[in-house]
Amino acid sequence: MPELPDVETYRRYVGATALHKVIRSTHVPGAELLEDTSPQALGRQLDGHAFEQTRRHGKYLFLQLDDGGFLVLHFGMTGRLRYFKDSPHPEHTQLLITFANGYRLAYVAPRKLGMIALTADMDDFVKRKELGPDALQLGPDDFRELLESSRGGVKSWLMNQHHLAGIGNVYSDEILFQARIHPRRSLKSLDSDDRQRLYRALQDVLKKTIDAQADPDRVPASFLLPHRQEGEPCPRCGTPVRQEEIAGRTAYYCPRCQPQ
DNA sequence: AGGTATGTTAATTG
DNA sequence: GCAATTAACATACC
Repeated sequence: MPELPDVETYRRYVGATALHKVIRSTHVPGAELLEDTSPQALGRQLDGHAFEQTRRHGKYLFLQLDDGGFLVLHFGMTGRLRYFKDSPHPEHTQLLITFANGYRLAYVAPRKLGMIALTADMDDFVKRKELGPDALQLGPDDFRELLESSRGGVKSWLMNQHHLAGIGNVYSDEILFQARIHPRRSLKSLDSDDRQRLYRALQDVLKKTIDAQADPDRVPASFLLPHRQEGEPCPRCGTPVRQEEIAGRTAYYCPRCQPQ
């Protein structure tokens, strides 16, 4: 479920496994996912080098090489990473990096909705993609300013990567649940109390789901995440959870805790 | 068999 | 220009 907490979990995973190891070879079965690059260019940029640092902006992961350039990964809806040795590489591997120590890092994406790119400059990449500020880096004043500069529905605003980067369908539901705001509410209907709760919930949900390694089974018991199913009892009040299409996506919310 | 899925983007309409 | 809606992308799963 690659939204910000998932990608942050991948970032930490790479940090704990694949840094400072010389890359022996690069194999690209999923060349369709390459953006403005080629398997040859990827090999030239990676082979013989090592990843030295990991960074993230919204749902994008940046692996910085020892010459300063970045491998950029986006995970679409089903992308993930796996660091392993020996066993055959996972099905649907789109990029396979083999290190000199014999381990491999696979970027796996069953539905090829992700993206693989190279960039010399992370800030420049973020600007080109017109991404808003990373949701976790956002201070309360910036948040208020951002909110005031747009209109429309609160859920689609949260999911719009141009406003703030990192939140998708699942976590927008969780944030709205924790803030006790109905997902159909408009931005302009939010009073200052609502906005403050929204900001707090945003920070709180992201931090806690990162702590849980984005695993629904490890998230606090008060979270909606493991109960995203029509009719499941709300973890706060027991009212059956409602499922509706909102902003083009399947939304889940508690009609009692999140009054319209 | 058909509907659904965590994301992004382009096209269209208001 | 902004916001909302829809389709498209490619594939697995129920």
